[in-house]
Amino acid sequence: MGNLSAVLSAKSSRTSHQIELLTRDFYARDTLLVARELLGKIVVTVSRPVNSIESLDGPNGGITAGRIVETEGYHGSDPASHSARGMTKRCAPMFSDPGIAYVYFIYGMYEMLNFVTEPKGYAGAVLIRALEPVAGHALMARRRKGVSPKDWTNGPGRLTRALGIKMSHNIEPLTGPRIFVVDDGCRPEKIYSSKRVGIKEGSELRWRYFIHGNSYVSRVHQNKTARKFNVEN
DNA sequence: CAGAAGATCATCT
DNA sequence: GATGATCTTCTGT
Repeated sequence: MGNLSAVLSAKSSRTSHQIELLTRDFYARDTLLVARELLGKIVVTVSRPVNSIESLDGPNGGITAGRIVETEGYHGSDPASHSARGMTKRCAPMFSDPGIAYVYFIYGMYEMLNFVTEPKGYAGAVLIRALEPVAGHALMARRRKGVSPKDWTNGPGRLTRALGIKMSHNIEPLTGPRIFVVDDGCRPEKIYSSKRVGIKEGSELRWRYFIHGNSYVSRVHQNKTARKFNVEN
C-alpha cells in the first residue's frame, strides 16, 4: 500500500495514521456490524496504473477516493435482499467470498456498489449509499460533468459514476487492481441507524447507517424522515 | 419468450 | 410530491 498511502496522505490533511487495506476477516462477520463499521472507511478506485502524484487526475483516468458516510446491509432470506429466494446468477456473489465487490445494474441506468459480507455460503452484502470525496476531485468532476460537487457522491447511483465503477468490477478488492477499501484511522463521531425508511413489506433484516451531520449523506437522510433514526453512539 | 419489477435519479409542479 | 428514463434479471408459461 506504499504508493496508495502516499497518495491519500498527500491528498488528505487528516492525520499521520497509517493507511491499511481492510482484510477478509473484516468482511467475514455479521452484515449489519460490517455495514456500521464501514462508515468512515475510504473507497478507492484506480482506472489506470498510478506511478506518481502527477498521474492522479490525468486526462486518461487516474485515482478517485471517497469516505463512506452511508451504508445499508442486506442478508439472508430478507425479502428486501437479492438473496431472498436463494442463489441466482445475479446475486451469486453475495454467497461467495467476503470482501469481493458485488456490482449490479438497476433501473436501466445505475450501477450499485456492494461489498460482500459473512462467511462464504451465507448471503450478505453492504450497499455503499454515499461517500464524501477525498481524492481525485478533478477526475470526479469530469465523470460527473455538469453536476454540483455536493451531488457527485451523495447517492448510490451517483457515487459509482463519480468513481467510474461498472458491473465488470465484480472482482476481488482485496487483491484486485481496481477497487480498494482502506482505513486511515478516522472514526465517525455519531452514527445513526434505522430500518424504517423505504422498507419492503416484511423486511426485518435490512438496516441503514449514516454519519450524523455529514452533508454528503443521500437525500433520503436529509429530509424529515431522519427523525425516526436511532442514535447509535 | 413475454411481462413485470426494480437496493435510483433528474426534472418537473 | 409525482413522473419518466432505461434495461437487466427473474419468473412463469
